[in-house]
Amino acid sequence: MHSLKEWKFGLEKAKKYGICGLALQPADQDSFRPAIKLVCLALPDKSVYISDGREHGTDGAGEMILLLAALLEQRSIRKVIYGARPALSLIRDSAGRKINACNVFDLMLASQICWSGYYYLRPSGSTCHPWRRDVPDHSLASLAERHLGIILDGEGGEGDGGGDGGGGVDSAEEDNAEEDSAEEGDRNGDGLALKRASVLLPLHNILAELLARNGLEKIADLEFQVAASLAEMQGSGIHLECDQARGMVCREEYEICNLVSAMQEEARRKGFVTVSHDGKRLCCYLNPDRTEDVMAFLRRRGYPVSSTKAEILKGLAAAGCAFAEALLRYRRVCHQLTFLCSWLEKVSPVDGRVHPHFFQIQSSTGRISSRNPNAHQIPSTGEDASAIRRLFTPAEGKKFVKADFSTIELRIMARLSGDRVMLEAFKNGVDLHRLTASRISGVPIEQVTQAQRKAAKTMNFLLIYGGSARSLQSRILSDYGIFISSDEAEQARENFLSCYQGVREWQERQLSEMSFTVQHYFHNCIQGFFALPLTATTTIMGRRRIWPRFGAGIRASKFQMYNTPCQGTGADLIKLVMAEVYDKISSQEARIINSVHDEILLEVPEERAEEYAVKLKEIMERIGSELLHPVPVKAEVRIMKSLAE
DNA sequence: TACCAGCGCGCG
DNA sequence: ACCGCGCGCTGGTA
Repeated sequence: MHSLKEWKFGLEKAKKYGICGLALQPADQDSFRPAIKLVCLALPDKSVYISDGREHGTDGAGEMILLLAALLEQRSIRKVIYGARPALSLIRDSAGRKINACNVFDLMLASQICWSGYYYLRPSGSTCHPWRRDVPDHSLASLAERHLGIILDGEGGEGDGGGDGGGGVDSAEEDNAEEDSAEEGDRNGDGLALKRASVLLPLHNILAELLARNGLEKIADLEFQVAASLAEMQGSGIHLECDQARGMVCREEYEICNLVSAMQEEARRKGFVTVSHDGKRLCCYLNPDRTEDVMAFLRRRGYPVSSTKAEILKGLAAAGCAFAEALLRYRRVCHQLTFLCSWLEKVSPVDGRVHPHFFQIQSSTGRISSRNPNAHQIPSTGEDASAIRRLFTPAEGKKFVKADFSTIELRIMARLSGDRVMLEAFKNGVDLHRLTASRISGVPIEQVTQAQRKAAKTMNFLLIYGGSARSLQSRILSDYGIFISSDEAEQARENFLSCYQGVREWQERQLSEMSFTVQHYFHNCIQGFFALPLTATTTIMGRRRIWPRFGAGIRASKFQMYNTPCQGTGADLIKLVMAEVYDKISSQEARIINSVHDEILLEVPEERAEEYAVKLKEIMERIGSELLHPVPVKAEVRIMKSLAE
């Protein structure tokens, strides 16, 4: 353990070198106030300074925190961290102010970027699916072992609390999960912390080189910046009207009971009995959650169904089947109930808000994902969606500012393919759904009906996924209840592609990319740097998704080749916006609350909502139009009193 | 008991 | 032969 004075000396050296490794260990979570138990500073001369994060200087409280905050904000020193997001949250919470971190290099993110989309196939016992997918592990222990040949934890010490501790649960993205272990002997804990800190800089050299060789530096810099806004989102949380939510839960439980007994009563009346697959166990109730039961009952009623999807049940309900209707209602209400419960049980006792976890590059395309609860699936299109959205409200004296990109994936497609028709349309501000409808049906653009526009919208999105005529048909049926014949669907698809020739050609190019390989660099401690030929896709910003090749097999599907650049560029864009928003408009009072792929939600002081709304819109349209130039990008922004507005 | 696959559903 | 994600339920298996 070093004194504050020695630590300051370490900082001086960091300034001289222009780089340092930084590792934090939080104190027990029990205390309401955040605290840093241990802080390690690693330098290129292999020295490591280790100190207590709660260290106070002679002149007052929390001097160590002030030093850390200043270090993060010092542009001339690169901070190498494993897991920047939890570190940033910790320092921000401890310091009680926004941190404008810069020149941070996150080893975890760097590693994920280099391996994005990659997986191994491992044989599994089952005959049905003989291969299991394994994604590479990005824990610090794995990185150290893979690139340096150093075993960080594992056997080392005497058997403590077993596998639960330091070794096992090093799941890369779980906040601080790995830190909770080394409590026991301070001696032991310090030793591990020291070891972890000492691998940071050697790993940095390798991963920085790997990023450079693969042309991923731009993406990496973006991701490093985004970490701060993700920390903010997670720290801010979302406010939920708990009392009202609980009221809804009660009403829904009651309704579910009624629905279930009604369905079971009907099944009983019709003499339905559940039989287990071996024909032995009998049950007198129909379990509506059991696909097998439902299917058997519907078949007995004379409906030869192949599945119990909502799409099919809707058809039956329309034909007068009360059971199908009840089941549909049951499923919707159940879903809402579990949704509400999952949010209610995660209300934080500290601030009464829900803090969903966000995962920065969990998705192989580069999109953010969310869990516990999933902040990306707050109902929006369903019938009772607004009843639920009303429960999400800003804090006292605040307002929501919500902005989303309009038809962003189509604009990205226009930019990627350079399709002349699409480019012209967007430049002239033409509604592309209308245009598609007019081109397909042959009517002038101003005579397109609302129904035609809707169908065209479905078609446009389907195009992004490379969908077939069959999928177009079922999508239009399930979205709008409109039935079109397969001939009509095929015709529409053909018209569509001949209308946007550039897109067709782009898709053909993407298809040929599948068999064309690029050299992608890897690194391990045995072979050093080495390249392998792989199929890959690239976004406009240069984000790369790679597919492994086993023998001559090409694992990517053509749909993935079409979709990944679109979705990935969308991810690039929203991340650029998040970084800019964090930089330019967020503060302790105005915070990013949520981000759903093409949408940003802020919670801001009521009296300044208008001003923030203008700023947010400006940022989104400016950054979007820059990235997709010459395609202009539009954003729609609104100020809301709840998510239902 | 824990994990895993399949289904069905929500979001984009 | 439709992209990407997470979640709850069911039922089979190590």
